Amino acid sequence: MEKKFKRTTVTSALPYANGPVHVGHLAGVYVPADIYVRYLRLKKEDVLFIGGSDEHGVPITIRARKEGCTPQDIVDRYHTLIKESFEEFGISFDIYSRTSSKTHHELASGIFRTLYDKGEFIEKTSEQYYDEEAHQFLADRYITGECPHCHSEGAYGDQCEKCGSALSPTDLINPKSTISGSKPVLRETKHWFLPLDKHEEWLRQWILEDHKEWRPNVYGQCKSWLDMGLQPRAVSRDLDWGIPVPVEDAEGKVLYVWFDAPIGYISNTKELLPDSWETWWKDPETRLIHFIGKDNIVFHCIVFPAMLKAEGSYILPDNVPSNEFLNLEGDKISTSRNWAVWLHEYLVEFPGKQDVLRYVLTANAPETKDNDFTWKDFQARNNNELVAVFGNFVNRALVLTHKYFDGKVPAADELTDYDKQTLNEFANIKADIEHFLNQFRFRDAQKEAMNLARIGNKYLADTEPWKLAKTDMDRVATIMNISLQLSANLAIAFEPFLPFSAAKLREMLNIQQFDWNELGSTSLLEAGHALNKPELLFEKIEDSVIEAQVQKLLDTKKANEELNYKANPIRQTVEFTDFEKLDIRVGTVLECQKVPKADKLLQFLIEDGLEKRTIVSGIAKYYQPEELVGKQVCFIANLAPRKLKGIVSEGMILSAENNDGTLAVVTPMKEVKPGSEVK
RNA sequence: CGCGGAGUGGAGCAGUUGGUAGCUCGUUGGGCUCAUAACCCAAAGGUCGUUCGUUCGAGUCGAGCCUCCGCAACCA
Repeated sequence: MEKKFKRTTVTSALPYANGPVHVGHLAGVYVPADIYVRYLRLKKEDVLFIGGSDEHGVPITIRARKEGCTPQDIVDRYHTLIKESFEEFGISFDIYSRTSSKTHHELASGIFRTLYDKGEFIEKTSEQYYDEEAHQFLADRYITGECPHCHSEGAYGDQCEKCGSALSPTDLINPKSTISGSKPVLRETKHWFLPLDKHEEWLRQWILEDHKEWRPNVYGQCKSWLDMGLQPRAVSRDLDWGIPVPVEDAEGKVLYVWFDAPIGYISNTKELLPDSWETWWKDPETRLIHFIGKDNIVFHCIVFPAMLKAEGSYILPDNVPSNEFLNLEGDKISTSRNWAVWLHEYLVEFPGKQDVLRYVLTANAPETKDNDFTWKDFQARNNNELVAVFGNFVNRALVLTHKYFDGKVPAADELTDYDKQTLNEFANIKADIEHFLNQFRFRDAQKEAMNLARIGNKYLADTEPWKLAKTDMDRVATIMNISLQLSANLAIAFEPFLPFSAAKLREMLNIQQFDWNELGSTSLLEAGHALNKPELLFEKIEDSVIEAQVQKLLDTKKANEELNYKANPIRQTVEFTDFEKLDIRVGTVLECQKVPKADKLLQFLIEDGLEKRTIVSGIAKYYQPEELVGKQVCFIANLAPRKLKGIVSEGMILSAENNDGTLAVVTPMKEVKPGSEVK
């Protein structure tokens, strides 16, 4: 039973204003949401697309402290950056606002107060760690100490990463605040909780019975939570950044960011439509859709609906299409590790190529499981699909028309069976695309649109108008007419997916007016209609461009390794007598040559003050043989001889291994007599 | 055994209620030459993670095991 709705409110997860937006955000949320919204608008449905920055929470305050500025400075910086890059990228929000806005503070505060007055919260007092230097309570993750199980240092308040055991902050031995480094003290604090357990019954019915159509990952996760039994969830925090808890005796307490953020959807609607916002949030004939990533499922399917239900006057989401995650070149995207393709950088480095990224992210969208973004795939999809299939077909149709018919749409003559067959193939294109879009299957929908161009290329190859031009211009006219109608259909079909390119194509075809409902029509262009000059719809992306991006990521990876480098722990203590057993000497390199058929080995002849000795060492990747001749090296002189590649090595040359695995030979700072002992 | 999701030809993905395993890219061969060396056709290539089970028949249902991702801090 399909329920009928009059309008749709679409929200997309609020990006956290603690960093820029990257391809993972786009693929997971903003591109699919934007496609969906553009599609609904094309169908002339009433739709509102709400976005905004999430600007509260602990991490922003920490970042501000680190950078020596205010939290407001941080959110101003990232809000502006995110907002501008979304706009340039063509994410068509009706409003993109922020949770630090006055409207939001008032509304979130009001909803909290309403729930408070209705007795929907419970109060609990507990002891939590408090940092007396930083003057704040500490989230679990901001406390480190010694793990009570494996006794390794650096365990976090919630988990020890060494042994994997789950902890609570009070388990830690010698707890330390990661903010100030001081020893935290336990202090009593009161918080408000939303008793989710009280909502379990209706949530169970609403999700598990009434919304079986939700994606398996969404449905499954909800079911799992419900089956485990819901627990009361804190809705306040001890913090000085956020929306003050609007009740008496709540100084120093703010709304928990997860309570306030989703209300941001509503506040931003209110900011846009101060008078009619309630229609979009309270009218049962409004359909509410949340686009989110998989980490957000529980909050949008359980916590937020429970909040709305408790308030009483709001509608609940009809669907929560959630994507899985996008990885980057095989590794998890990470803001803190700078492992990402940042939108604002992409826009600068690939000017005018918004649609290429939109296309790739949709074609490879993580709709059912985690996927991987690679630059090689990005290039291949651009060159082999956008350029070779879509752009090329349009170019062929337009160039041929200009060549044979002076850029005017020729009238179709009688259609052959093959023509009819071709036209039949895309007659259902509208229904197909809509079918997929209605189910939030954007990958399939876009593929369907692409099929139009594939049909076109095949049609031209089969009918060969360039040959017929010598004998039968009437037939050529028909073929070109059909090809151009196909091109016009492409301009409509791709409008939700690739808005920039669709506009460009319409410009080439010289059509200002178009209607989504005409998709599939074979008479979009009238005979005699003048076309504009064809331009390339998409450009090839050269290897060098892709290599530069890959290099950029490799550099990042290297920088990360440097940053994360930590010397290996010191090994077990040994007695001096053990050390004395080693005979370390200085020797002068007399000869040095590569060992044949070995990549890594160099063969040395060393002057050791007694007899010369041969040593083989695996440093060929880092040193040329000639640069070592005459140099002094340290070596272990009494190591048992060993055969390497058939050569007997009498000792071991000492070198230091750098964090990237490169080797540096150890050498005395002043020249000494060969055979000198190292002590 | 915390809870969810996922594991399909070289790569990335589809596979609806169980009935001859599909698509895009890549590879190989052929065709075409209007087109951004692009387009079209054909072929090769898979014991559908693994073991066991239900069934006339399982990628599809059930059970165990292995691996990857996510949630429980931050993060789409």
